[in-house]
Order: sequence, then C-alpha cells, then structure tokens
Amino acid sequence: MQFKVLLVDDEQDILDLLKYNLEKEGFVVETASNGRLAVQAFESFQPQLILMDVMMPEMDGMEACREIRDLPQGSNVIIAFLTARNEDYSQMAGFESGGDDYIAKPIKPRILVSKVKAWLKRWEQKADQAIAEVSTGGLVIDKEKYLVTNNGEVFNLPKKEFELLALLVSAPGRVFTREYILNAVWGNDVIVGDRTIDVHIRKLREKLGEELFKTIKGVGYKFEP
Amino acid sequence: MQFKVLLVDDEQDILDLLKYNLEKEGFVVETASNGRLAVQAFESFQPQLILMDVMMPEMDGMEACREIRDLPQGSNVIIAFLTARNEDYSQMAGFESGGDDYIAKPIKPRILVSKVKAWLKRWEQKADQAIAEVSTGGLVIDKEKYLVTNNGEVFNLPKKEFELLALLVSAPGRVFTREYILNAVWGNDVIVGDRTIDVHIRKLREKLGEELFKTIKGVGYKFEP
DNA sequence: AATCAGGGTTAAGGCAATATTAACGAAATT
DNA sequence: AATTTCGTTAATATTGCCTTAACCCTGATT
Repeated sequence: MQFKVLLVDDEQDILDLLKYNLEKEGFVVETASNGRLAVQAFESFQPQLILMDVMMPEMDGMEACREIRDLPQGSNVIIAFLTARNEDYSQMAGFESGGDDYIAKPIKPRILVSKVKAWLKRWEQKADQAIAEVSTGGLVIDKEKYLVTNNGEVFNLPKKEFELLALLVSAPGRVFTREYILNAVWGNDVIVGDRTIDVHIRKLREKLGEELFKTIKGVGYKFEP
Repeated sequence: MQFKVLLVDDEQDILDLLKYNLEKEGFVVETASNGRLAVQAFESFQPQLILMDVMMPEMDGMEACREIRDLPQGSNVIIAFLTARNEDYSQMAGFESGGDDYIAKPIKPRILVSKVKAWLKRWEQKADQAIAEVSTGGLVIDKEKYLVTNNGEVFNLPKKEFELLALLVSAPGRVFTREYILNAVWGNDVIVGDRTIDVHIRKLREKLGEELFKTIKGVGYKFEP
C-alpha cells in the first residue's frame, strides 16, 4: 500500500527536512503552510497521516484538527502534532481537539520515521476493522463489495442508500440526528432538504424491512435489529 | 439545535459588532456589560457558550468565570476569553480560572464565527458523551439510544418527556423551579403555560411510577429514587 | 363555610414533523 | 441516442406530540 502523509508547518525548513526523510522511506508526501491550507490539502490529497504544527498563522493546528475531524472522511486520518517543546498544555489541548499523538521538537529524523511507521501500522489495523464487514442481526454489510445481505437475500443498494444504511448500522440502537446524518452522508457543505433523508429511509425500509428503522420524532432515526 | 451565546464586554461597540455577526449566523445572542451581570444572565439564559472580556469593571472575567463554574450547570458551558493582546500570561490565568479557550483582539468577524462554530461543535460532542447514560435507582437513561429503562422495563419516551426526565434525573433530589425547567427544556424564548409542565410530569409519573417525582408546592419538582 | 392559590387531571384540537407518492433532471448504462 | 437508474424535490397525506382549556382537588387563609 502506498501511504500518504501530509505535513503542515509554517517553517519551510522543517517541511523540507521532514519531506526528504519521509520520501526516502517511500511515503508520498505533500505539504501545507497553515491550517486553512491543510484542510484543503486533506480533502484533495486524502492522506492517512497528518503531521501538524500546533502554532501557525491563519488557522492554528488545533482548529484545523477540529475542522478536519468534522469532514466526512476526517475520522479515519491519524493526526499527530509537532509541539515546540514539552509544553504540557499545548499537548493536552491538541488531544482534546481530536489529535492522536504528538512528537516533540527538535525532531530527529530516525525517531520521526519510526513513529510514522508505527502510526501507519495503527491506521492499517483500524481501517481493516472498520471496512471489513459489519453484521448485525441477519444483516451483513460488505463495504468492500458494496453489497448488503439480509437473511441470505442479496441487495445492491445505490450509493446514498448504502451509506445511510452503513451509518445507521455502525451503531445499532443509537439515534442519529438528521443533522448528523446530513453531515456524515451528504457532507457539511451540501445543502439538501430534510425530506431527502425521509425518502432514503423509506427505500431502506421497503427493501430491508419496515421495522428495522425506527423514527424518533424531533430527533432522528435509528437502526434496531 | 438552537445555540445560545452570551457576550460579555464593557464596550457597547464590541458587543454590537459581535452580536450582529453571530446573529447573522443564526445564533441566539444575549449580552452583559460586566461580570456580575454575566453570572445572572448565565442563570436565566443558559447559553452553551460565553464570550467574555477579561478586563471589566464591577467583576472581571476570570472572577465571573469561577462563579459560573461553581453553579449547578456551570461545568457544561464553554467559556472563551477575549484577550486584549497576545498577553500570554492573561491567557494562562484565564485557563486557570476555568476558561476553555481564548480569542485575541482585534476580533475579525470571520475568524470569530468559525471559532464559535468549532466551539459549539465541541460542546455538542461533549454533551453527547457526558450525558450518554445516567442511571439512578432502577432507572437508566440512555441519551444515545433515546431509551429509558426502569427496572428492566423499556420505555420509548417522546422528546419533551425524555428531556424533562433527563433534566430532573441529572441531579436527583434537587428541586428544579418551573422557570428553570421551562428554560432548560423549552428554551428561553418559547412561551407555554404552566400547566404544560404538569401534564408532562403526569405522563412521567404514569409511566415510571407516581412516587418518583415529587412536587414542592410554590417551587417546582424534583426526582427522587 | 367561603374563598383562594397552587397544582392535578383529562380529553381534544392544532400543528409540526414525518411518510408517501410522483415526477423531474442528471448521470450512468445500454 | 435511447434507456435505465439515482438523487432530489414538490405536493399531499398522515401521524403523534404538544399544548391548552376546562374542570377537579387539596390545603391554607379569611
């Protein structure tokens, strides 16, 4: 697998140093010089790992971290902070905003590379788990093949229906608000009416069974086997 | 969800500017001109976020922050300070008194709005996690699944009933005034008659047990296992 | 005993939220 | 190019929650 790493720092020297060392190890590397650009780069580049400075102009690392986490694909990337020192507080704050780990400056190339490898190994494990196959009740969702099997019967759901189903099934019993569903399935920026969700729910109920999808008025929907 | 923001500053100009920009984004905004008023406003308005100047007459921001944190609901609000400059020390002091974050003056509307959105998103996550499951006596409230279990029996309460129950159970034994309940469950702006609360209490008593909800005449209600 | 204040109870109507259906444009498929 | 499929919306129906009005009950006050 070809791993992609996004480096974010406002000092060009550091970017160059890290980029050189990581590319030498076979990673694909892109860089961004502030938080706002990082968010953009994440969307287009879709890296598995982001190495980001905490302190930056325009938009700081914590802020960028939160924004990325809120994107549809943002929950799978690993975000690690470059901290200027052993500033305990900046570390804490970084984790609070959804960062996974940190590495202290000054950065030694060998340590960096070994940490990066460890992070990417972790990412692989997480990804395997997450995508492999979700199954609840008589329902099996194969994300790889984009197939849904319900008590032996195989369905070939369209994209939106599939994603909505996968979301609901990812946490059986849990109520997902309409707002949350819109963010997760359609994305933060897309504007669609509320009735769109209803219609997709209806199709799922039609195909898989009316009783599986429960409406919580004023709140949202949940899946229950 | 309708988010409420409380602005606290002694300069009317700043209040006006911030209020205008936040209301344009759909937030409900109230203002206070010093720390003492801020504490009062917090109690009646119950915002999710407080933006507060550090330096103010009467009672300064840090002092107000501490007082608010000591109130029953004070641990859930996010408090952010408006700092006059990059005065690192005032920032540190702000954190020590219980502040969550800060924003530096001069304030640019766009940055303000994006920060406010990020804070409120964080608040939502925290609120979801924190209150996910409350349990007292034989009663379990699962906010995630929107389910209430009483001694094994499962109930599927409508929204208002559920929220009223969750509020009362959040502090067993504590008396909630009618006014407070109206603010917390219905919102500050909604106008409903007093009998509405009675009816919802009645439904809860009916479903979960008469004895669990005690009336304090002339004051309000409390939950007691 | 009469009055009053505060709360309890019930049922019905209004209304907001959701369900349903059909239809349209865009994209994919043939 | 014709056909099919998908995603969305508009329009209409339906559901069930919320609220209220009207009346009852209790205990305190006069």
